[in-house]
Amino acid sequence: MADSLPAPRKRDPEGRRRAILQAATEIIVTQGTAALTHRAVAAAAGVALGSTTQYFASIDELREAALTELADEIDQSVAEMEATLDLDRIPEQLAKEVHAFLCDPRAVRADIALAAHGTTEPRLRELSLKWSDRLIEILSAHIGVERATAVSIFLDGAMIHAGLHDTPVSEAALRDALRSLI
Amino acid sequence: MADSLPAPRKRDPEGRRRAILQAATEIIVTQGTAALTHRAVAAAAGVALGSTTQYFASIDELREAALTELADEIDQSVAEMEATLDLDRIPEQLAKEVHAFLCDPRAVRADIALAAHGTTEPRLRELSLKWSDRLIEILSAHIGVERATAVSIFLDGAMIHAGLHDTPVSEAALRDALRSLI
DNA sequence: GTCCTTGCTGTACAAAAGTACATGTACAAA
DNA sequence: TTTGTACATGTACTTTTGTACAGCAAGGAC
Repeated sequence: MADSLPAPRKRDPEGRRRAILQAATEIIVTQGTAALTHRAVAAAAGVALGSTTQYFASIDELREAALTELADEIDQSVAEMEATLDLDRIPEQLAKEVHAFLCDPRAVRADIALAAHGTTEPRLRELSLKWSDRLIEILSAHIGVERATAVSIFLDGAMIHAGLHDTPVSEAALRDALRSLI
Repeated sequence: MADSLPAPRKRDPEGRRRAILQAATEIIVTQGTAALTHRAVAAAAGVALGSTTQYFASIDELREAALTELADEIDQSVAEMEATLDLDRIPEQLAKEVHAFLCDPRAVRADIALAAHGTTEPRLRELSLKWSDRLIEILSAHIGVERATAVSIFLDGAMIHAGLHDTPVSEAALRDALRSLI
């Protein structure tokens, strides 16, 4: 009768909050937003049910926070790509970076989930547009805004394609298409 | 005390089934699948709650039927496009047809909803791929499978773009991009 | 050590949604 | 007209989910 209640783990508010957020993103990405429930998140994060409501007032808030997190992840990938972008070989470099991105199911599914929510919930549109707007901004200085937009659209399509196929488009095909568009 | 129960309307099983299905597609397209409940469908279709369960054994079955319906609608648009396709002016014609398609929010949102479900539920992938596979099949006879695939990917991207912006890409931009890719 | 604040837990209650079903009605066949 | 079947309706029950909350534990202040 030592433990009437299971011993709570170490205190770590920030880490716990992130664990919950991380679990929520994982559920959204693997099972879709419909499966995002407090209980599912708690189980995935390995925390008590109450903890999920403690850090996020409502399920909508949690969902939005998770989508924001996913958008930030993608945006950061694009930002890192910007740093290493060789302006003399944009199509080749872009093809390489994007292909690597497409091979990451989490990233691809996150992007599609964001698009789906952006269409039905206008308030979340900015999240979905974050990385593509950034990409267009980066590229338009070098290839003009029209071509940059075309590239961005093509890459969005490549996301969809990757999400619906077992293997994404090849890097070579990506390169050819980007060369054509630029 | 004539009507202990409100008079049921005329009998019309097929029409009623279609009304329910139509209401379900409308909800999916405008509010997302999360909002698809028996009660919401019944209200939108103007039928009693019980009717929704009578024609579709479970909510999952209804959801799947609605997604299938949406996929068929899109696929039919592509099929019609095929009939009027002028092989000498593929980019121009395609740009025109696609632009018209992109101006239809229902179609665009349906496509995105299908993609979202296709990524998380493998069983529904074929629905999402229906129209793009058909398009690739049509085009590859004339421009080769690689370019046809590139075009299909670009158009998928144009869907996402349209879903996240108030106005889709211009027909001119569409035409330029398609000319480049073909 | 004692206290005390904050974090963490499980449980309990309320709301929402899925589903079953008894009842009543229209339509057609007899 | 009568009657039987298939259809339509609303209600009731069950399950799932959201949310509130009372109590316990941990780690620092003193």
